[in-house]
Amino acid sequence: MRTHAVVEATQVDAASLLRGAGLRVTKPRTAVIVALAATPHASADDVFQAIAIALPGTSRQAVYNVLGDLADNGLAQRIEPAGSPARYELRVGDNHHHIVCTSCGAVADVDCAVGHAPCLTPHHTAGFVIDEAEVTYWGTCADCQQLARVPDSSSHASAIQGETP
Amino acid sequence: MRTHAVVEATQVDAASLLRGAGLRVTKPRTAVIVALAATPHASADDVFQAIAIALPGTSRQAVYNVLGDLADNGLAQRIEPAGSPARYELRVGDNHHHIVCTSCGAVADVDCAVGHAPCLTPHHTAGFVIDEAEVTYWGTCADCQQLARVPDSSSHASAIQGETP
DNA sequence: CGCATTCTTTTGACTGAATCAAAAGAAGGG
DNA sequence: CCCTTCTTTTGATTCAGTCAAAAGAATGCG
Repeated sequence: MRTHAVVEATQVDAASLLRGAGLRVTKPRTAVIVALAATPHASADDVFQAIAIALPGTSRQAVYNVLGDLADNGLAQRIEPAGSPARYELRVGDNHHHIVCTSCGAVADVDCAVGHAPCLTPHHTAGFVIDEAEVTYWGTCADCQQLARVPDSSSHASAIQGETP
Repeated sequence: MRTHAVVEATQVDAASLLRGAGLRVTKPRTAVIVALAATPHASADDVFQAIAIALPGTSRQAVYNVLGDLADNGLAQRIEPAGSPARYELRVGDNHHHIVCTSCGAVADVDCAVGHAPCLTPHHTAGFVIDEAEVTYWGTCADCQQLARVPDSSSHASAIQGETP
């Protein structure tokens, strides 16, 4: 579903992304970035699985470290939908939100429909100073709608990336 | 900050709330409802602590069971801000959202500023059917703003309920 | 190019939050 | 008042993630 070229390009700029953030370029970091580019909204475990192929022997802890470093340095964004382990994506710095499937947990991006929308600036804030508004939509993904219509088609695994248009 | 009468009243309707939902009226359930009425946005552990006083000997598991039952039957709402254990509130059925303090984790309610706002209906939904939009605001609560100005005032414990106006 | 310093990774123990399951105990209908 | 069914207790177990020490790599510098 994704051209070969895109994946290779990602491989190349992993290094410059890391250098740009003042982080050392290491194999686990490069591999994590490549994995996230190929599979947006992957969990730490998804990344670990993906990397086990490209870079066998990488520890689970390294994956947690790398994902944490990427998030801390603005190279990745962490999202934590209720009931799901944390997920990560390289798309950062733009104002976008997420739809989560309540039945399989699949996540897709949604561009903010109305920019800096009025409803995202609440009226009385109980004394809080607001930094950002996070919107999570809950619904049913295309695959699960399908399954609901035609029950009993068996399990429906890795629904993590498919949803991204 | 809350009148005695309110707490007693809550005690009374715990039973009818439960019966209305077809649930048996038990001491742990009543106690959990009373605790949630007194402390909105409490975590399971907060509730457990609170109940340890009113109803010693109640198990932690019972608290999880009750909170789960309340949520499943629409008597309570579960919210799960990133980085925090699940929190529960009795305020259900209205369209309101939450502000979470990024430094102490305090949670406060926010009424949806624009009702069923336009920005809560995204344009292209990647094939999802949307059920609901959940908005979480992130910011700094009044207490933590204070602490930031006057550093070194020591720790700042139970900030769970204080924020509710 | 090679070395020293500093940052990363590995390994393995450990925590917090929550769930599962079996047995004992209480609520409510008759 | 008893019986059935639902709840609670107890204790083990899982999942996701963190902590810490020791071993190993990446960069800067000579």
